Amino acid sequence: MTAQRHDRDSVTATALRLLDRVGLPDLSMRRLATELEVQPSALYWHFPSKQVLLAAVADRILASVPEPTAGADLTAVASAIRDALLAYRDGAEVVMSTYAMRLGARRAQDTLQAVLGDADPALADAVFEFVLGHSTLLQQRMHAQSVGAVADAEADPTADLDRVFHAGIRAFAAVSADRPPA
Amino acid sequence: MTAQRHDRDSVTATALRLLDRVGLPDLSMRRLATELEVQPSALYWHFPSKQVLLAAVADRILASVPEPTAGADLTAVASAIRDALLAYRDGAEVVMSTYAMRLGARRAQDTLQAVLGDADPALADAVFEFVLGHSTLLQQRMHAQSVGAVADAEADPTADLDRVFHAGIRAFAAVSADRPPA
DNA sequence: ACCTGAACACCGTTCAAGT
DNA sequence: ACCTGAACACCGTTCAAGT
Repeated sequence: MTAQRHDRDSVTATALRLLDRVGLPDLSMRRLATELEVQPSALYWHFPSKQVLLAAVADRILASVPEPTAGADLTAVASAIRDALLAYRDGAEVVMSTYAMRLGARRAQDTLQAVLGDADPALADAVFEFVLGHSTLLQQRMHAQSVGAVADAEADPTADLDRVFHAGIRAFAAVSADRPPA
Repeated sequence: MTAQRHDRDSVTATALRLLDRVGLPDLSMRRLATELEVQPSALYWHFPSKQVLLAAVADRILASVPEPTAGADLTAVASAIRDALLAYRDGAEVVMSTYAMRLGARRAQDTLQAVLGDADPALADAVFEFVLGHSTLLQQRMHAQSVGAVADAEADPTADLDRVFHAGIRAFAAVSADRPPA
């Protein structure tokens, strides 16, 4: 009768679903607790703080990024990372805010490193930072637009944003291609 | 006797100083009000919401970015933007969070556009997104490190981060250089 | 092992009313 | 024009205690 018990994984999964439904500003410990039919304090048995909980959520968001393999190309990997970030509402911001204690982010960066071969390791980090910045900004704009608080009234900014993404990736791809042949 | 009156500009200036002192998580309307020796509700005469106040702060942060001029080079402009973002604690995150209703960000992007000449306009946006993402991540890590919650214990990550920044800028510079000659 | 109950020290925002 | 006072509906986190 007294609502089922939870563990780290189930709490994280529920948090991710709630994030996608209500967005990061409304993802509070109290609301998550309500969702789990539990008192807010119960969450602190599973996680020491909200920030650590969010880090676990960030890991899940990046879980769909493929393992490091030498076969793929930069555009594919960068797109996979972007898709993972955009798959959940405010996903990029969550990953960004917990990036310092990166767990899942490490894997994404390793995959980028692998695809860049023997290019400067700093380049893989730069690509990741670009994708993360781009995705965060994109979701920021999506949210502002839904609230109706945008300065310029572009009809469909999505197409432009896709061009920006590919312009960035093309730049990184071009530089990385310089090395192997040389 | 009853503490001097304020206007939009003085409130914004105080908010920026407070941001630099205590960081974004502790920059509350109530704390800012205390700083101004005023009731919290007084702030809402000057700004309709905290978000709009932060947008004004973001504008100030980017104010030091030079006006669009054809003479400069990409590295200089990108560095100026990064320096502006890093000049105040959590500056990059503030700019990022109010980017959707960009006012100050527009100028920074125009300056990038100018320096990139006739290159694809999407490239200027890509550079801006890279610099913003990079700077946010850098400040994030600085904060996490000061709290002592970092996964890896690098001695001095600053040098590495500078290499990442320049690796990114080099990629964009290389691609932009392709166009004019062709 | 996992949760409740109650408390502590906070938030952003609104609105009538004051000067 | 600019601010006070009081309220509303929230926050994250701690900690003793329960089962």
